[in-house]
Amino acid sequence: MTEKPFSSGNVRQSVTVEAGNFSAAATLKSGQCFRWVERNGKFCGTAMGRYVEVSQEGTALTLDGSDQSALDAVWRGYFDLERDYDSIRESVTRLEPRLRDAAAYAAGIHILRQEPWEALCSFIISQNNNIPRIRGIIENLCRHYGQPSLGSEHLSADEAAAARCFPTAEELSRASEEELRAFGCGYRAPYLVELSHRAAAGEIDFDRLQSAPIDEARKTLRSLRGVGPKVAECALLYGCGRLECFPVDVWIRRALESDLAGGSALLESPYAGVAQQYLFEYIRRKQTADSQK
DNA sequence: TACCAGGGCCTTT
DNA sequence: AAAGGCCATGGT
Repeated sequence: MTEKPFSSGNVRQSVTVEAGNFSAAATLKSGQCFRWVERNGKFCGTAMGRYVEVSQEGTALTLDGSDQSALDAVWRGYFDLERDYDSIRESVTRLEPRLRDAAAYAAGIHILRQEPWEALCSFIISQNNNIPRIRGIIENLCRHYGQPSLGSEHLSADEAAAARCFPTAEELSRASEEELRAFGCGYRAPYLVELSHRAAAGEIDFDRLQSAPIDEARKTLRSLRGVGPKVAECALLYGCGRLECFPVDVWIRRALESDLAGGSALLESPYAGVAQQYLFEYIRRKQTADSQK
């Protein structure tokens, strides 16, 4: 019943959940994901094979296109709704009091639990790249190689195409380097070709990335062409639930060299990745504020 | 060691 | 309107 396509005459299912401190907007705009677009106050996107529209009023989070069972089975995990971020914030702030403002500012941000394969590909594409372009490339790949997403049946043809699933390794492995270049991947195209072939052949154990000792997981990812330290940390943090991982880009590096977080013990925290997210939002917000002066 | 590849967004001029 | 910075990795 619940998984039937929504034909035009049907009322789509909807479910509302108390989401506490979680901010859908802050989380989905934070740069950790690339497939959510804001349309008249709702965040629309495809993840975990499903299309859903997310809206929030206060602490009430509403998912149009989901029922209770999908919420419990999929979305609570994806949005990381069960985790106690208040405790994490306290822990992080205790370790590094200078982060108090940053943590308070970005309090509603959760680390999404994205699918490992999609996260790995997404962050390979993200390297040396900007967010609008990353989003466009990923959408191209979904349009051309992905399956239709569950719950997107009521959309216009073009919207449904844009909302297709991220291609599986097998689906992506059918793309040639030239095609991937044409879709905007640039010099990252051969990385994705090689990666998708290896993944399709079962050479990469994504379950193990989530459970292995962290340095083993890092080593596994770093052994893949196109995966350096930044991409590996992003894939682990956003795709494998490894909250201790700490992606360092120029913004974070500057913060670590500045009075804001210099000499910090943050990197040793089991929640270093959450702290990184707080720091990142805070810096970017300050940057934006400064540039508007 | 230093530099470049692929490309487009963003800020500054 | 034009110019220059930015971005992460691998290869030379």
